[in-house]
Amino acid sequence: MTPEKTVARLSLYRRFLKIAKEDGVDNVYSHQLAEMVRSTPAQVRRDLMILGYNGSPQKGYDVAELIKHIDTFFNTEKIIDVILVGVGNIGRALLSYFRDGKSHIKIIASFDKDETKAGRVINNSRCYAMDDLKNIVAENNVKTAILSVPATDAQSIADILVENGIRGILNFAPTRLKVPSDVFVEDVDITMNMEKVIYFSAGKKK
Amino acid sequence: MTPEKTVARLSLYRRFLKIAKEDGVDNVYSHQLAEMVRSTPAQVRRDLMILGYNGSPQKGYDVAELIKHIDTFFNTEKIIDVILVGVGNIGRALLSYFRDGKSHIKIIASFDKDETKAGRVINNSRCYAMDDLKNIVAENNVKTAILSVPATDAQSIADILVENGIRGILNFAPTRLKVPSDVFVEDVDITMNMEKVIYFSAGKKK
DNA sequence: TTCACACTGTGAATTTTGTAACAAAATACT
DNA sequence: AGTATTTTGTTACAAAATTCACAGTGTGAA
Ligand SMILES: NC(=O)c1ccc[n+]([C@@H]2O[C@H](COP(=O)([O-])OP(=O)(O)OC[C@H]3O[C@@H](n4cnc5c(N)ncnc54)[C@H](O)[C@@H]3O)[C@@H](O)[C@H]2O)c1
Ligand SMILES: NC(=O)c1ccc[n+]([C@@H]2O[C@H](COP(=O)([O-])OP(=O)(O)OC[C@H]3O[C@@H](n4cnc5c(N)ncnc54)[C@H](O)[C@@H]3O)[C@@H](O)[C@H]2O)c1
Repeated sequence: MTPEKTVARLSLYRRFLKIAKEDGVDNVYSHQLAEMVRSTPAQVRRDLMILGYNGSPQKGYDVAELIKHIDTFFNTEKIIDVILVGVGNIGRALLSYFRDGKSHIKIIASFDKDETKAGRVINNSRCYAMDDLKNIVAENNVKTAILSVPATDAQSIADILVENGIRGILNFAPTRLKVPSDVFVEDVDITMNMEKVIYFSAGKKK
Repeated sequence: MTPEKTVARLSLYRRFLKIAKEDGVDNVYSHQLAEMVRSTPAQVRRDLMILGYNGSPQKGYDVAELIKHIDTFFNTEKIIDVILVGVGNIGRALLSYFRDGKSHIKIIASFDKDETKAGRVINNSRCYAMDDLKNIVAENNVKTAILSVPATDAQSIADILVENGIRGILNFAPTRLKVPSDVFVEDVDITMNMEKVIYFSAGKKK
């Protein structure tokens, strides 16, 4: 399987390739792409190897073609439907973030235990009661969820998600979820990120 | 210098140690800590080595003592002052997130170019006009910033931050900032995180 | 037609990260 | 006291990720 790091970088490459394409750039060299994402040419070429798409020594990589290959790799020619559970501060921010149609990721429904939220449309996405989760996930064959409930509730909600067929979770709660090995969890841990910044910027230890 | 991964894990260990302490746990073994953070005992012991604090073979690690050593490592016995630029959707969520005094990270001021926000107190943190940034950063000797402005403005604001003595930036904009080598940038790239989830959960490729 | 050039793709070398193994230490039991 | 047990700290080993370095290639200038 492709290493996580490579997958992450491929996602980055594509973002910058799309910007370049908008700007009318037709082809890029590995060193240009490296410059864009603050990496190295060797790293870029190594990563692109796994796409099975070859650039040419003369023209570098065809931007449109490369984007297409990354799309294929991610299997995102089609829109990916996602649900979000926990329409609080961060949940609402995320709804707004993914609202712009630019992305191929679409939050088709959100859920909250707060009955006053359920039924309302928040940031273009209808908020449902937790009881509706089962049906909506099943009907839309949703496989991916964003989890933004308080840490105390994260595990129990994760259990419900898994039970209903969710296979991938983007988790914002500062907890380490326990899930079956065939479910992928990606933690977004902002406190940890912040502490890294503080550590590495203080004194800038070598 | 301590590897990034280790620093990240030390932050995690501390979080769970604090929870354990709250629960009245006095000492932990490496395998218990590993269980909490979903890691391995060997990894835990290896990480803790760099703290220069030794557990005992019989009692494992003293929870309070270990927390203290991690605090020392992070140099966070004292409160760390941080500023935030860009009081939009995600900015407000972050203000709320760090608002609870539990953390040793404190957002002492936020900034926005929007004049209607400047002057108001949002989530316990006063929002200032950009013009005030220079003085507030200098007066409080702030070294760390959270950047949550639109991608189009991120680089120019980063330049201002660096100019005013900021040495570490937690960046939420989907851009790769160009900063001097003695400034540390940590990117929080949610689209990328989401794409990782989608990739690794789809079909669960091996 | 040949040459010089600038770049790719990829094995090999290097560096980084994680895992396993085990001697040494502390306790409890006999 | 001596022995069995448990867990640590550290070293040795393995795996993964990154970087190096260079042969191979199409292009255009001479
Ligand atoms: N706010 C941030 O910037 C931020 C940053 C990083 C991580 N987080 C984490 O994200 C999570 C949410 O943070 P927040 O600031 O949005 O909190 P919040 O309190 O504003 O929102 C939580 C939401 O989840 C809902 N909820 C609670 N229990 C639920 C349950 N069992 N089922 C369904 N919905 C439930 C609540 O009704 C509320 O709407 C927390 O775990 C927090 O630690 C937040
Ligand atoms: N909303 C999310 O959940 C989310 C998630 C990930 C990343 N992001 C990124 O975070 C950034 C902010 O997102 P958002 O959703 O909060 O956007 P937003 O538009 O709600 O907020 C942006 C804020 O920045 C302020 N601002 C704009 N230009 C500025 C400048 N030059 N100087 C000072 N302040 C300025 C605006 O007045 C506004 O208050 C964006 O780069 C976005 O891509 C957002």
